[in-house]
Amino acid sequence: MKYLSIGQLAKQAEVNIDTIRYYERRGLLSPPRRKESGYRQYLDDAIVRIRFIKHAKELGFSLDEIAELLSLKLNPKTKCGDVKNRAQEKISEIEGKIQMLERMRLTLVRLTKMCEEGKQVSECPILDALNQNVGKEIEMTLKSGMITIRPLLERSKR
Amino acid sequence: MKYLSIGQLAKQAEVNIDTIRYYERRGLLSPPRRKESGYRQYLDDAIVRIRFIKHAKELGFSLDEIAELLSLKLNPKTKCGDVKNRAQEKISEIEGKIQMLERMRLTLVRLTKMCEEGKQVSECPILDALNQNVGKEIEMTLKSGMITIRPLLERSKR
DNA sequence: CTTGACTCTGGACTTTACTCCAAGGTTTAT
DNA sequence: ATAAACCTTGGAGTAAAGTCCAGAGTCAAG
Repeated sequence: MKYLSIGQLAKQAEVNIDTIRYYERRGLLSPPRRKESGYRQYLDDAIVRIRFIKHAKELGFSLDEIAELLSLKLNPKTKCGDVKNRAQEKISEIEGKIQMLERMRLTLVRLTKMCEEGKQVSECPILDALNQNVGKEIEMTLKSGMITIRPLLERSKR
Repeated sequence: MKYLSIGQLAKQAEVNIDTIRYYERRGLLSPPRRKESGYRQYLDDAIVRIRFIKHAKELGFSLDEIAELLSLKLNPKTKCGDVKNRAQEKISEIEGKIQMLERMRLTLVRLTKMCEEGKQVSECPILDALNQNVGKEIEMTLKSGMITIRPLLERSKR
């Protein structure tokens, strides 16, 4: 069977069926073709798209921001310079997030280290982690060799 | 002047004044001392704490998760092993987020490269960025050296 | 000592992102 | 061929995270 019903898509993408219709209304998913009966028929690239949305949300992007991300594609109709600028902006934003997460990670690693050494610290060390004024003038130079340790991603429950 | 009023704190931490009271109710900020009149008096470490909350939210953590992060501190009352385990969990979660962001970054960088080379691609390249199958139909759990494969639970529990 | 800015509380309202429901039509398995 | 399990729409309801408001008290400048 070539097409997915909305229920099958929901199951495969691990979202509620209503979420799919909601994303369609919000413009995050383009309206799929329909059978004569009105039933939606999806190609399986819709799975990829919905998963992308899910993950981007876990990374702190709003649905509007995700729509912007999804609109970043090159095609004969879009002007390249425009796309490039918007992509550049997103890249900076993402790099900012990576930096903050790296700081959090580092402080937590230090925390566990101190734990092992039997030290007792009464303040909360993670507090210093994110306390640079982001959105400031400092341009971030990322170090090469970023750490990729975990093969499995964790599902964060809400 | 040694203490900050709630208004001054709100200004310095760049949040709405009501947000501060809301965080206090939610337990993310401890109730500050008060003047005889009832006015809140903050020390300036509250600025740091509120900024941390703000940034953690931008990284996709819920207020409950942020409360957990803030509770990760060593002090004479907490058991070290417990703290360490919770910290380890958070570290994994953070590393997962970093990985996803790195993928997004990479695809966007590739996009701008293609742009520069004058190539035109009609699909949306960012879609592939986050499409590793995180816990699809089968979730693999590595537990104490043993690999367990079990089907995920049905979601439609109307 | 008055005036305007600030703060207090409790509760109501808003926004975002779903999630559920009703009432009906369609598909599919037995 | 009939029931179970789908799907349709529009609209209502929910949870999280604020944000606003009213009515009253407090503070600080002139």
